[in-house]
Amino acid sequence: MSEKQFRLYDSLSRSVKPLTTLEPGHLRFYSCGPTVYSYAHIGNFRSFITADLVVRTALSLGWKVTWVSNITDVGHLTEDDVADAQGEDKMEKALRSKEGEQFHNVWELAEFYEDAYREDWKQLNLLEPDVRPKATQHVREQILVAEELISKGYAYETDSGIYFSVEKFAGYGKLSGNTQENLRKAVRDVVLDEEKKDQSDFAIWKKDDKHLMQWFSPYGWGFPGWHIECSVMARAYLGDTIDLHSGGEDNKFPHHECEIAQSEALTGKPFSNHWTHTAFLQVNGQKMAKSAGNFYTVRGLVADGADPLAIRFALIGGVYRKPFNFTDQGLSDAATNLERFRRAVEIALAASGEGEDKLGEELAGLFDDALEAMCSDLNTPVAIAKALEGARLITREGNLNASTGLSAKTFLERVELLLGIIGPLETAPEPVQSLPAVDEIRILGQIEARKAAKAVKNWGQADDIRNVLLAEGILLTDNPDGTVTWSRA
RNA sequence: GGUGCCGUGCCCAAGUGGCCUAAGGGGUCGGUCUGCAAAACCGAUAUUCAGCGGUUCGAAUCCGCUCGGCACCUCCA
Repeated sequence: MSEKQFRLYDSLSRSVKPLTTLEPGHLRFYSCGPTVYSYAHIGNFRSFITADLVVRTALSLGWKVTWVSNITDVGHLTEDDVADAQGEDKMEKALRSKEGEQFHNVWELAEFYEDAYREDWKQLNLLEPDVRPKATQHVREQILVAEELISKGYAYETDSGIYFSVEKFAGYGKLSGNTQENLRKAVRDVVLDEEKKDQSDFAIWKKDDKHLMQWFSPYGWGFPGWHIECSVMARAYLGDTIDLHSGGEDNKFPHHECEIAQSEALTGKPFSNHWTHTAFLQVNGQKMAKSAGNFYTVRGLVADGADPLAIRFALIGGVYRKPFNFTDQGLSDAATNLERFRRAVEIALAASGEGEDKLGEELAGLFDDALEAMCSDLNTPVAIAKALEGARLITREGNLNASTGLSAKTFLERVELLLGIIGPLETAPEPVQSLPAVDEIRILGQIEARKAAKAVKNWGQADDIRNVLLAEGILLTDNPDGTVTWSRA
């Protein structure tokens, strides 16, 4: 089973190819994280979950993984921009928003949204990266790289900053498919900078002594350019050449294109051997945007009663490489399926008694199919289908003996490691939510009253009791063995 | 204007040359169980893959055109 090949689409070669590692069995992986100027939305999380699924698949194959996922806590913002009501700067908007009023400065704002991001990350059951570096912790290295790129002739200084000279790097455009010629022809209102040798050149360092976040460099006060942080942090933790780099499709150009240029110009070695990009998410058939009122965040959906795991489940209902439509219907479909896994977990944990293992072989086969699907360019829908088939086998069997139960538990644990849609097995049956307290004594009393009514075949009264409790959110269930249990509806 | 992606049943969504007389989920309909429900389980639900041409012994899968949707095209992830 460990002989499987992990095939993954590579944006650079534009083909599905085996994910290879420089060191056998050890994946060194860098995934682009968010800029913490606001709450990450579920579209952001779709690409983070792709990274998480790559790691889960690798771990399921028995690989060792070193996963680095950055947090960008440097924004492009100047005091002038803040004062300008027409400004487009995201940090500025965040500071001026209702939520932004609580912050004294951008540092606090960045810290706040970083915490929120980590919480959402946990809620959606993503694994923890081995390292979560922050851009502001690596400014010194970024300055050193800028100096080295200048000395190697790839970068030059102007009055406004340090720029990377695109024409010096022959491979510029190999990821995005943009030729330098096309980039120049692009009919777009670009801010013209007469000092740049070529309008396609991009900033490594910006000189700005008014910036809300600034550092001192050989070029005076300023802040690092947009792309340099990832090049620097990937190299710091993973070496000159990494196995895989991922991000959202919007990262492909210019961000990743520029990373490649900087890193490869610096080291003379390939930056990443494999690139993967997650397609955009739509919400209820529309582009997600704050102006459209469909800007979904994890915490927003949870506040509306969504189960975080159901959000995750819904987000991986389509393959990562195709645009995906997140719908309210899809979310409730996912919640329904989630319940099926939770029932299977309850059954597996309740197993006891003598007997032969009835399901072990079949479940092992299904898990193998699910892993195979994930190894085929992260085919989550097929993997989920196989996992659901296994859950059905378990629930169909009903009462499991101890050895069958062990097989069931093993299956569910492996599915959880691979897909993360079940949650920790011990706590899975009870979704964590703050619900109003209930008067359990009263409910038990009503159950007894209904039992008495049923005993004299007063079905009307029995149904009334059940309906009244249901209206309060309490669901009564008549079990096959005659007992009655209640749960949250 | 350039570059790339997509269009599969009522809804979501796999499959990308023959095992497709198209997975899986939701929904709907029928059944088992139940006093009736709920849950679970069983069964049914696309001769067809946006449209039109073409290539091929064979196409949802390749090519062309048309229609529709999406993303990126610079210093703002």
